Amino acid sequence: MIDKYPKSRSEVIDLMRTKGVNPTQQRVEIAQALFAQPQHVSADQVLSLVNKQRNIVSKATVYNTLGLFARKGLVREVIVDPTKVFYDPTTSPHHHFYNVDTGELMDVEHGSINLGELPPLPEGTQAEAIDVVIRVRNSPAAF
Amino acid sequence: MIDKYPKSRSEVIDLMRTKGVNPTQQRVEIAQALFAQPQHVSADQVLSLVNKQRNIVSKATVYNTLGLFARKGLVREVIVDPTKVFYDPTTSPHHHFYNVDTGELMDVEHGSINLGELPPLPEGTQAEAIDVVIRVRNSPAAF
DNA sequence: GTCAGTGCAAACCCTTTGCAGAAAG
DNA sequence: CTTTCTGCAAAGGGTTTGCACTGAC
Repeated sequence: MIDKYPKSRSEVIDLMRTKGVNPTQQRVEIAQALFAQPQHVSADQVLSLVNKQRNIVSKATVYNTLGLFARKGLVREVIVDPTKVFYDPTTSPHHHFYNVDTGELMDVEHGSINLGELPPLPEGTQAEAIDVVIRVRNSPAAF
Repeated sequence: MIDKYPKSRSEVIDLMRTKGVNPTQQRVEIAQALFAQPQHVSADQVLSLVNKQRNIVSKATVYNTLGLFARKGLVREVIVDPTKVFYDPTTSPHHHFYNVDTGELMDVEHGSINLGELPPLPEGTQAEAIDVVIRVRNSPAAF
């Protein structure tokens, strides 16, 4: 585990600057919510998190900002459920368990899956990311 | 490559029976379109494929049928793009390239990725599937 | 006659967009 | 001032649903 959680306000702002994201007030609020702990949250959850106390950020801004963060590499988009996108503040290489019964998403340490070397990529392309998702479901209750 | 393409009408019907899917007229049409070749098609593409000549199946039936096929293990759902689900007639273990520029999805032979042993699953769960997606993008034109 | 399957249209829900107003420097 | 960012509401687009009709046995 390389990344530290939670990150202080100034650490979040530093990180944003590093990634070339202008740290406006709303963006910092959203980033702080994301980097409060390792987690996997949907845009809607981010919206509630940020506006828990009082309305600080609008829905449009949350969506726009999360898209921006993802493009800039500040967070990772995890696509495992066709109905919504998860955002993952941990950007170091790792994989995921996805519980199809509960909708829960969990980290898998990078080292615990051995991916050997990649197969030859299609002509004229370069690898951008490798997503490994282990779909699990709750075992029937034992007895 | 274990699976054979294309599959004849009777092969498709046999396959459906094997998987416990009642082979009605519309379902057979949809299955034949899917099993015509190894491919990755969205629900909307299936709709056009099936109704190419004349309207045979409604949109609702296509969606319902693809969902049924996926639940019964006749096809595999591939979730790589938050805006749509791809359906893959090849159910033997294999992985995917996803070209984020073109939206193109390609098979990767199972053997060309070495997945070693799985990490310990979360308590009370069992593995259902492992999805490996290699996201690629077009290389900048060389010169 | 019964029950599964189908079709149509409307409803849904997450996400994106257009545009006017606000904020930053 | 000029540029960037934000908020609101409406639009968008893939998918699901409700319900009446059809068809197979």
